[in-house]
Amino acid sequence: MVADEAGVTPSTVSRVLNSASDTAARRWASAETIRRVREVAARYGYRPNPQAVGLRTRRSRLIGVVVPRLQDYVLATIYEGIDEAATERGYGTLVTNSLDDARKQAVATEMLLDRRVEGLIFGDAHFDGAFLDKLAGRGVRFVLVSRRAPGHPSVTVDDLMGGRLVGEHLVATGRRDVAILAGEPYASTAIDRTQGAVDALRAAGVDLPAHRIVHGPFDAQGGRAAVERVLERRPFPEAIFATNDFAAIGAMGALRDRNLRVPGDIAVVGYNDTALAAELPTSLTTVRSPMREMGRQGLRMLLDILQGGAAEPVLLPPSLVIRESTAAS
Amino acid sequence: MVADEAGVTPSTVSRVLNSASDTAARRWASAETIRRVREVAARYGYRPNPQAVGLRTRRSRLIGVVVPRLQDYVLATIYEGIDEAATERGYGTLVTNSLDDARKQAVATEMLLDRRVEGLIFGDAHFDGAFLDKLAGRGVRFVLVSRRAPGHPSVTVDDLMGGRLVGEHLVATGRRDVAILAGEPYASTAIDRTQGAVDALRAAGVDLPAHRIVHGPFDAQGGRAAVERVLERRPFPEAIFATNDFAAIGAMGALRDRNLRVPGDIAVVGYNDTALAAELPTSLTTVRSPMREMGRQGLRMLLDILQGGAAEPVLLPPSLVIRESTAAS
DNA sequence: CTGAAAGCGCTTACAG
DNA sequence: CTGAAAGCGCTTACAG
Repeated sequence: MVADEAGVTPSTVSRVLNSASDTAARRWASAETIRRVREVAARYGYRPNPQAVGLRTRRSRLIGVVVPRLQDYVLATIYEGIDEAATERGYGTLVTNSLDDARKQAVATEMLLDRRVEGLIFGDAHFDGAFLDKLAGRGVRFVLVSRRAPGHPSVTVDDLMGGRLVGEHLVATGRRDVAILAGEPYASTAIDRTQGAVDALRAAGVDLPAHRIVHGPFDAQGGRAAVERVLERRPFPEAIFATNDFAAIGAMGALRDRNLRVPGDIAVVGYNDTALAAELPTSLTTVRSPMREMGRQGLRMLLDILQGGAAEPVLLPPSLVIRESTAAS
Repeated sequence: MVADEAGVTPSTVSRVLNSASDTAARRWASAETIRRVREVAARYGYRPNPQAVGLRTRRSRLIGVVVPRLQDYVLATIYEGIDEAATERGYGTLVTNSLDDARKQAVATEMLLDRRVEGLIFGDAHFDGAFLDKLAGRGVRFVLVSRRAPGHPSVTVDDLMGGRLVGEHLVATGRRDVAILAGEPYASTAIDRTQGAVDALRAAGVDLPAHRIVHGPFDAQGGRAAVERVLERRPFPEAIFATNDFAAIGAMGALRDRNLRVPGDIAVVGYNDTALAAELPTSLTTVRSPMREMGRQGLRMLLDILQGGAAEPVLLPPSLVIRESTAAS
C-alpha cells in the first residue's frame, strides 16, 4: 500500500479514504492527516484493489444479469438501464444470455454465483417460476425485469394495460377481426399483452377465436412465420397485433410478399416503440414502454433487497403511439 | 476452507483441484488423496472464491469490453462472441458503453482498469488512435474489434473489400450515380466501406463527387436524415449505399415518404446482414460480416497477447448478399 | 507425496 | 486521533 508514504499506517489511510465526507473523516483523523492522505492518494492515483476489498468485506459489489439475448434491442436497452444505475452506485454488472433455455439459465446463474455476485437480475423469467422458486429457497436474492413471475419481486411494464390500449385503438379504428402474434407462451409479456387485447376486444363485443392467437419467437423471423400461419386461413384478419416490434416488421414483410397493403388491407401494431418503429417505410403504431427506466428501477430494487428491504412488484405505465400502420382504411 | 474435511491441508486441496488431469495431480498427491479431495469438493459444491484467487495470483480472469452502444445489434452480436469465447476459457467480461464520446471512453476504461481487468477489447476505436496510443504507452494490453486503428492489434472485417463488392454489384446492375451514407468519419468501418465503394466505381469509370458522400450516425434516424440531405439536390442518385443496415432502413423510410420506390426509382444497399435485412417488406441487399466470429477471435487474440504473444491485425472476409432492394430496374 | 508458513491488499475490531 | 494485529480465502515456494 503505497499510500502510507503519507507517514501513517494503512489503517488510517483506509479510514480516511472510506469516509464519505471530510467531516465524517474528522471522527478518525486530524485535519492535517486527512489532507495529507488525500493528497498522496490522488498523486499516486491510488485505487483500492476490489478483490482485496471484496475478500475482506465479503461484498463483491457485483451484480449478475441474465437475459434471453443481448442481441435483442429491448433487453439490451433494459440492460443499459441496469448498468447505468449500477455504475452510479459503485456496482459492476456481469451479463449473460440464457436463450430462454432452462439448462443455460441454470448454468449461467451458477457461474454468476461462483463469481460471487451479490444479487441477480433476470430478464428471462418463465411464468411458471419453478427455477426461480428453487433459487429463492436457497436464499439467493434477485429481481425480475421485463417479465414477471408470481411471488417474485419485479419491475415490468403494465402489459395488460398495454394490450388493452392496442385492442381499444383497433376497435376505435374499425377493426374487429384481429390476429395476435402472441410470442412465447411462457413469457408474462406475451401472456399479458395478449390478454389485454383480448379483454378490450371482448368489451367491444368481439370474441377472438383460438386460431387468431398464434405463438412464436419475438423476432422478425418469428413474426413472419406466425403471419404466414395466420394467412393460411380465410378470411384474413383486419389487423395484426404483433406483441413485439421486430415481429411486426417480419409480419409486414410477409404481408407485402402476398401483396397485402398496410394499413389498407391489414393494419399492424407492434410493441415497445423500438428506435426503428418510427423510421420504417410504413411507420409502425406501437406501445411505448420505458425500457431503460425498467432496468434502472430493477437495479434499485435489487439494492434495496440486498439491504434487507422488502419489495413490491412495480408496474410501469405503457403508452400508445399511433402511426401510419393503423391509419383508418 | 471446508474442503480440508478430507483430512488434508488446504495446500494439498489446492494442488489437487488445480491440476488439469488426474495424471497431472499424481505429481502432487496419492491416488487415494486425489479421490478423497475430489469427492469432498464435489459433495460440498466447493467453488474457489475468485476474489481470493485473484488477490493471490494477481490475475482477475476478467476482461473489459467497451463498445459505442450495446443497443446496436452489430456490437451486441460481437459482444456475444467475445463473452462466449471468454466463458469457454474461464474468463468473465465487464462491458460498458462509450457512446463514441472520448471522455466516456476514458472514464469507462479507467473504471475497468480499477476493477483489475487483465486486458481490454475496444469496439469503439477512433481511427486517429490518440487515446489508444496513450493507453498502449502505459502498458495496458488491448485488442480492437469491428473498427481498426493504425498500429494496434485488431480483428475486423475487410471493409475495403466489402465496399468494393457493393460498388461492383451496383455497377453490374446498371447504377453509376451512387450516394454513400458513410457513417461517422472517425470509424474505420465508415472510412473503409466508403473507400471500397469509391474504388469500385472509379474502376468502372465513375468519379463520385464529394456531395454524394454524406456522414452521420449508423442508425435508422441517421440514415433517414442523411438521405434527406441527399434528396435536396437534383438529380437523385440511382442507388444509395448505406454503410449500415439500420441506416438503410431509415433511408428506405425517407424514400418512401417522397414516394420513391425501392428498387424501382432508387436501389438501396446496407451492410452487416442484420437479422432484419431478409425480413423487411423490401428485402435488403447487404454485406454479410462475421460479427460473432469477430468477437470470438478478438478475445482469443487478447488472450494470446496476455500470454506474451504478438498479434497481427486480422481481416475477416465479407460477402455480398443480393436481395430485392437492388433488383435490376 | 504432504505440511507449515508466508503473503496477496485490504478493513475492522481492539487498545491506547 | 492513531497504531498493531488479525483475518478474509486462496496459492506457492520451501522443507521434509
